[in-house]
Amino acid sequence: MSKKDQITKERILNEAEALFAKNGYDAVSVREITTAARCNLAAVNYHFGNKQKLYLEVFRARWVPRARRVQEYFMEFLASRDTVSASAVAQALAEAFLKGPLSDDERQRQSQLMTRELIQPTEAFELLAGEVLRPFFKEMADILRPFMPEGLGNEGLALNILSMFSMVIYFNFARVVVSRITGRDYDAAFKDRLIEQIVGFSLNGLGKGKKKGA
Amino acid sequence: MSKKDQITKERILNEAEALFAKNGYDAVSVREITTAARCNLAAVNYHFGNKQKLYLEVFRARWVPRARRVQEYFMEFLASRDTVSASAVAQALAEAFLKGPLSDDERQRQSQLMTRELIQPTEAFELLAGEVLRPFFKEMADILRPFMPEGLGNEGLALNILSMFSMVIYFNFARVVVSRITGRDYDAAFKDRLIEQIVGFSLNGLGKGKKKGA
DNA sequence: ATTTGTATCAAACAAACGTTTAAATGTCAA
DNA sequence: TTGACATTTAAACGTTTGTTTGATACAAAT
Repeated sequence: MSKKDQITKERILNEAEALFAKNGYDAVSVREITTAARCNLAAVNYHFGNKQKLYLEVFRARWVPRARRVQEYFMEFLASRDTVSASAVAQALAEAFLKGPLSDDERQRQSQLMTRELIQPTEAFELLAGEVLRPFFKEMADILRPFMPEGLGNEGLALNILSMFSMVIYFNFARVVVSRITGRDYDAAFKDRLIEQIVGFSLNGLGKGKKKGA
Repeated sequence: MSKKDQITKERILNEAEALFAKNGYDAVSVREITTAARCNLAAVNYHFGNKQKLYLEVFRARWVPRARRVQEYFMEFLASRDTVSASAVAQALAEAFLKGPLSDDERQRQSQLMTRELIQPTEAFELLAGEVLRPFFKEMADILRPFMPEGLGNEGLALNILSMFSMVIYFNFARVVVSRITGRDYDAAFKDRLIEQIVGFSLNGLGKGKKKGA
């Protein structure tokens, strides 16, 4: 395995990720990927075994590490605050997912790849759920727990997190609709507006103002 | 065009809808559809022209009418209430989309087909947006407007509706994750719990308690 | 009974698909 | 420079794809 190999392998991974995100697994041909990556058709099978394994490797080598970066950004954003609150958690979540460490293209690809797996889970979903989703939800639950009303069980907490999550995901993958309905371009200013919306909408939804606990 | 024809045509539409929803456009072959519909391979091209036009016809003849039924259910649910409020609107929305007039299979197919178009809009999206999304959003905006704070512009109102919409959509198409995170089966009791969650989460998010208007 | 138009059918089409092969080229240590 | 291994290449493999064809079956009307 020389340097040249890694370069080709990485080019394939990059182009495959972009194409799978944009068009979905079945709409993308191996020829399309290798042409975009400027390498021979057989390279996919040589480096990854077959198309399915390449798809899985896109998640292992690209999607999961990026999701980890978002999660780290979320944690650091929270840590940078002097006091943690339910509102700060919502703010951190929205900032991490709508702005955060990823470029705009990366964010869009990330959302598209995940949403495709949510609609129609494949082998990659197990990876996605085990390595990212479950740990992140556990982390969020641990952080939010002290700020929730005493009567709220684990299920209620989980549903609150899912509610916030739904907005964050939706505003990312349904950009076309969001832009169309609001009549605004999906630019930096609009993203700030969306973050404001998510935080504001989540704030009271999370039970703030009703909370009986500390 | 005889009766037998319509029956075959409808069988194709039914099977095509189920398969497109479950596996996506590119993962479904014409042979798969015609086999499931127990008719000849050439039937698709005879009745619909080609595969793409069949896909579009699924939206025209199946998806849009069902969406209209959901919308009607939403309106009737609201009308049955003696007093309309922001909370009643959230309740009606959640009821219409999570229970409502559709069977569970229909609801799942509806969500999957729409979400696929949200990720990756095709020709069908224009139909979906023009015939259903836009009118429904306008209707919701008109109903909700009086209950919103005076300072809230049209954009803020649109974002509030989108926020509610995101939960309703997400809880429908990401059933696998929702079930996995909460550890509950997606049965009738759980749907009631989800409706409760959406209504509760939306309630204050909509500005109730903060509203300055009537 | 014959005509007319519609619907179904088996068969075939070229094109594109994922994957495999074996030869050619490149890389680097001995 | 030689040898061993890693990578790239063009070509071909057998399937499957969407679509078309022309013959056949069926229905209702003349």
